[in-house]
Amino acid sequence: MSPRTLKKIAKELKVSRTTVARVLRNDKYVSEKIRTLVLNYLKRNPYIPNIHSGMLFSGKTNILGLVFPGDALFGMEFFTREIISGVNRAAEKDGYRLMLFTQDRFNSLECLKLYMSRLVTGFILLGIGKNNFKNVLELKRKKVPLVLLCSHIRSVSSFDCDNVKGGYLATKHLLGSGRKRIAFIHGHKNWVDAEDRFKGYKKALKEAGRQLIKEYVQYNYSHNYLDYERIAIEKLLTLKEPPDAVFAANDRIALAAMSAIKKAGRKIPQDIAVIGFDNMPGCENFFPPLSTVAQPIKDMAFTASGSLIKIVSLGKEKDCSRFFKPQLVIRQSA
Amino acid sequence: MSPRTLKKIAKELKVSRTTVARVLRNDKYVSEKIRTLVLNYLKRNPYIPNIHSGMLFSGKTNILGLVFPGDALFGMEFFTREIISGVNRAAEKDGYRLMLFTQDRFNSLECLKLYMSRLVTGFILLGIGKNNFKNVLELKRKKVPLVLLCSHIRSVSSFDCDNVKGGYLATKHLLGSGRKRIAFIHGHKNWVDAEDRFKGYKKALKEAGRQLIKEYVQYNYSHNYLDYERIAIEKLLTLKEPPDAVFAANDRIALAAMSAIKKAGRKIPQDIAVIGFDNMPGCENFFPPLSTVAQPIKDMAFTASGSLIKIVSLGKEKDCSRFFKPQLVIRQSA
DNA sequence: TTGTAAGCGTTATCAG
DNA sequence: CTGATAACGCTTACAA
Repeated sequence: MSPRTLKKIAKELKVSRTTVARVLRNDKYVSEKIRTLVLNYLKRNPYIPNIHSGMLFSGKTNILGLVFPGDALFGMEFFTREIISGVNRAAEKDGYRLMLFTQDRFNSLECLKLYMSRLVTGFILLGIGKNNFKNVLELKRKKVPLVLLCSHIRSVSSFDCDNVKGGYLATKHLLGSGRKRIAFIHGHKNWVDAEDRFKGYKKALKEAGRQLIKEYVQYNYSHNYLDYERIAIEKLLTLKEPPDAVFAANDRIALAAMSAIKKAGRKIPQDIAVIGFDNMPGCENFFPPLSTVAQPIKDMAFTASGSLIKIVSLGKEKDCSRFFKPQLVIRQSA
Repeated sequence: MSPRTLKKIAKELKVSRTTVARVLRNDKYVSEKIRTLVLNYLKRNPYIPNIHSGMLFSGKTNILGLVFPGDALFGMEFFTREIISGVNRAAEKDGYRLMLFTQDRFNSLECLKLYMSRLVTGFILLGIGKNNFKNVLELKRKKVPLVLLCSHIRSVSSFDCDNVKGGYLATKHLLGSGRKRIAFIHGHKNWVDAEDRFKGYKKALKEAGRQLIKEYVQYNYSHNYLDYERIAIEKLLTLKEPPDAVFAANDRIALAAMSAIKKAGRKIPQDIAVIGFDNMPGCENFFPPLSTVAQPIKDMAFTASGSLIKIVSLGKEKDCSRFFKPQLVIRQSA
């Protein structure tokens, strides 16, 4: 199918391209005769405008960039599909398109170029880690429209779960069911959300008059979940006084921890309770079914994209950050 | 930052835009004096060409479309991230960009429009179900460049796992460990890959001189994994002679099945062995660790995209389908 | 060695 | 009502 242009159509119909354009636009200054002539032609030969022409003329683009830094979404990769779905729903609603970028490490220069070349009108940055905050701020300083999803920086429009609250709820639940020695297993060191969950953990502990015990907080910076299992959890299990509950920074870590705990012959939740974070698909079928904290990821993605669209269409950015309510999902592991 | 154009630069430097363009292109017909003048200017004021202008001029685009129909990837949503990663690697290698489309149901007209509007140069169609084969064929008839990933249609370039072989291997393993009554739990009815896995199951059974027992094959067309668990597996467990092994069409189903089996008080693998398909992230930590069939999904995605790029850059399509070797991963559930 | 001009396919403006 | 014409920013002849 060779592309049909206004010019070609006009020539074939022996009218000017302006006239054809007018019919297309439903402009009223067209005689009925010519209108039906053109309309009939178009019915048989559909016309699809060259999109670059329009974008060149208007200087605008309706393409949103969704950026996945390689190390982003620490342990929540399984949300990718839902994030895409949420973002897409917002984009579709307002006639925007989605472009995808995955970068080994967050590349702000690349984003700037994409923006300057007028390919992309604004970005949704996914799960940006602390190590990249500076770059994001730099990008923002250069007036590139952007929002953060599943991470947050003050002064940048961020859409995240209220992780402090989530961590608080999880820990409080553990406390409420009589657990005395509650451990926390951290995620990746660049991951702010995990830090917030940890803050919530500390808050709940403090509120209950409990001391924070250093050995019960395990940092494990590896991304390999087998390592989490081997190192973080095994350290906990071999303590003189092992914990009777574990709050893992996400469900993937929780799953690995459960596996190690069972392998060590302890019962869940009798000996050690386990609670995760994310409510990952399938976790209702873990053994035992995993108690966890759900975040409304699709809604978060939808809202973040909607805000970006507002920013780019209005041309002015104001901070419209939002933190979403997490929800405790109690099953049987805690 | 207002966009810098060749014209503006030329004006500021009091040369013609052609000259600036020549310096940019490293054309040799430029005097050293002017070259350094322009180069110095560019160093301080980076120039990023308007991409639509180029695409308008060349009539070409370097944008690949990755299409997720809403119901695609039946039960393997967790691969999304890896698929994106594989596709992106291929795209990056040859300077292509990625555009993302998720559709409630596969919309071939939308794809056609995207192609005709010159936004997208070709498509990677993900996990297309049988109900959409006709639409894909139609699109192909209209000369829209496309490849299939995680699905296959004869006469369309398809990149899929050799699911027949995978099903065969899984079943053979079950047979080899002395299982007598092997059940199969199907996935979604539109999902060809599951059908192939079923073919492999039948082949292995036949080869071993076993009869296909109808009650041991459960179809469950729902997408809700709790339903799978409730209906498909419970039917199997309440049979007069329940199976001593279950081959599930994917790991999500296998996980649900394991959960139901344990809830019913049967031991895995002693009473009933379970094997899945996909080697989904985390399944090594299921209880017991899930035996399954791994497919090289990232490699598949990479290859599929590379082929699409070849097709669009060479401008001629020849069928370059490839079926990838699955790999049996034996853990403890079977 | 450098600059001018046409053209890609639109939209918008201004004459007829 | 209808049709030229310019402009968006680039590339590529072609002319100087």
